[in-house]
Amino acid sequence: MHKNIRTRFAPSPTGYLHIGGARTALFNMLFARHFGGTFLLRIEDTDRKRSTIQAIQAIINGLEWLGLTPDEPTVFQSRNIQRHKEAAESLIQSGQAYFCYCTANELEEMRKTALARGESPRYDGRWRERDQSDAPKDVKPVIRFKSPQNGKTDIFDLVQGNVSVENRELDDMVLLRADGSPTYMLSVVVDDHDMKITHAIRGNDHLTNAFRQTQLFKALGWSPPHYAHIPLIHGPDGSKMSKRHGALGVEAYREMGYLPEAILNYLMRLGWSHGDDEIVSMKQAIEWFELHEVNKSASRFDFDKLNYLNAHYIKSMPDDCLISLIEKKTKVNLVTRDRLKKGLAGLKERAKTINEIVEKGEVYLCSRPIKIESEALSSLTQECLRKLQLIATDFQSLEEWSEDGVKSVIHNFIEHHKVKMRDIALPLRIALSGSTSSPGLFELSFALGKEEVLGRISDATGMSSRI
RNA sequence: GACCCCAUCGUCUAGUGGCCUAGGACAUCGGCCUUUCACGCCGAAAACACGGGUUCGAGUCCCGUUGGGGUCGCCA
Repeated sequence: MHKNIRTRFAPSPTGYLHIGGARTALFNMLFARHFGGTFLLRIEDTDRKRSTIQAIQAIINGLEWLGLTPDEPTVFQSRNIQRHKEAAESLIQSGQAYFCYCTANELEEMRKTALARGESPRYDGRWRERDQSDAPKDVKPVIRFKSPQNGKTDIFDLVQGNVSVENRELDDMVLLRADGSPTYMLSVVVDDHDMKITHAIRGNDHLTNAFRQTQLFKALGWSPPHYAHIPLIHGPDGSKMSKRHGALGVEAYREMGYLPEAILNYLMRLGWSHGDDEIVSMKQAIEWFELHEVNKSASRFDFDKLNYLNAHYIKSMPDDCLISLIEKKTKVNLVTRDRLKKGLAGLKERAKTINEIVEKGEVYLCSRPIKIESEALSSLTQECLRKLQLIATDFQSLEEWSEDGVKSVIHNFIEHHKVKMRDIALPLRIALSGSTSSPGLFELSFALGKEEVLGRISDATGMSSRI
């Protein structure tokens, strides 16, 4: 079972790569890599009307961003349609499929009556044994699978365990539409077989599909892959994930300033764990991942934990990488880049997202005169301004501009003028950052540089005295 | 509604019959650190859905109840 493992992520390109899909892809990759197998991507685009190239691109980009790139060229299901049709034909030949001439109205009625009788809405099999000569001329038939009526179908799911259903519960599904195109149910089976997929790892919403697919595999004389239905991700309130809950495309997470490492780490811990380990790299995950250790129950999406992980990976990211990410989100020039670099250590400590770094890093990136928050401005008393002017002259005479140098200037100031740290820290912070909350004063001053510090102090004293 | 699946702190989870007076993490609350905001450190509160069995012994096995989810398309 561990030889030549082949897994696939098989999304339909009707929208972005959402967070649940990303996790499915992750688990497929983790499992394949763990056994030195192959991870594939198959775009399920048999429904041409709903598939878009934008969606295909979004899925491929999303996977690439997360580092979940397939090991072989992407398979487009629509290119295998001929094969799917042949499979349907062969089932007709072997008497395991038949033409059905029901109209949409007839089907609608069948569902209603079944529902009324307290049964599942389903096709009643009326064309199963009916003679072809009865076929109405004006109706194009679909091909339906003649599914077994007796016995039951078992699947041994690697995550969910042994699951079985009575065959009579399953109606005859459509294999080929009236227009001759194959349905998902047929395509998946044929492609999984042709691609030599050994393990179908997908969302739990496919669990009941596995029964029908297993029947189809058998009818075609093939053996089904091992199935693993991983639990779904729900919204924070336990209901189905909505956009509000984080059911966004992965590119939305990138825009919000999340790191792929954080998302991957967060996603892998949803339903899977390795003892008490919380911070897990892809390398470790590949080494440790086992399908039978995946939980059966759905989990809820939690932004707090994602934020925590993201903050962790931001802290451990090299400065150069961080700066280039910041540069993608905001304008940085030669001068501000230098300031940013000097102040980055303090910024990293605080931020939960890249966007937060950009926001907080604005103190280094903005140019004079800086904007001062009104609340901060109102705490700048005349006394504050006087102190600012005084300390400006002290800064002026500081020759070697270093963090320690700035520190000693401030400490000396406190001693000479017999004031508390707060008394000078607050006005200085406001003058330099325009806010009552900023990075540490010493590093802020140092990173800004002497000229900028003196400039901002002078701006503040000038501006305030005019009010 | 029918069928299928699931059920440990608010959340993610550890736990595979005795090591569990249930462990870790996020969030919450308190303290320390501190020039602000954070970070960090220390501490607290917080769970085996319920009811029956099986067993010397059950969070762990079985059954039922309740609750939640999924599926029931000529969508995937």
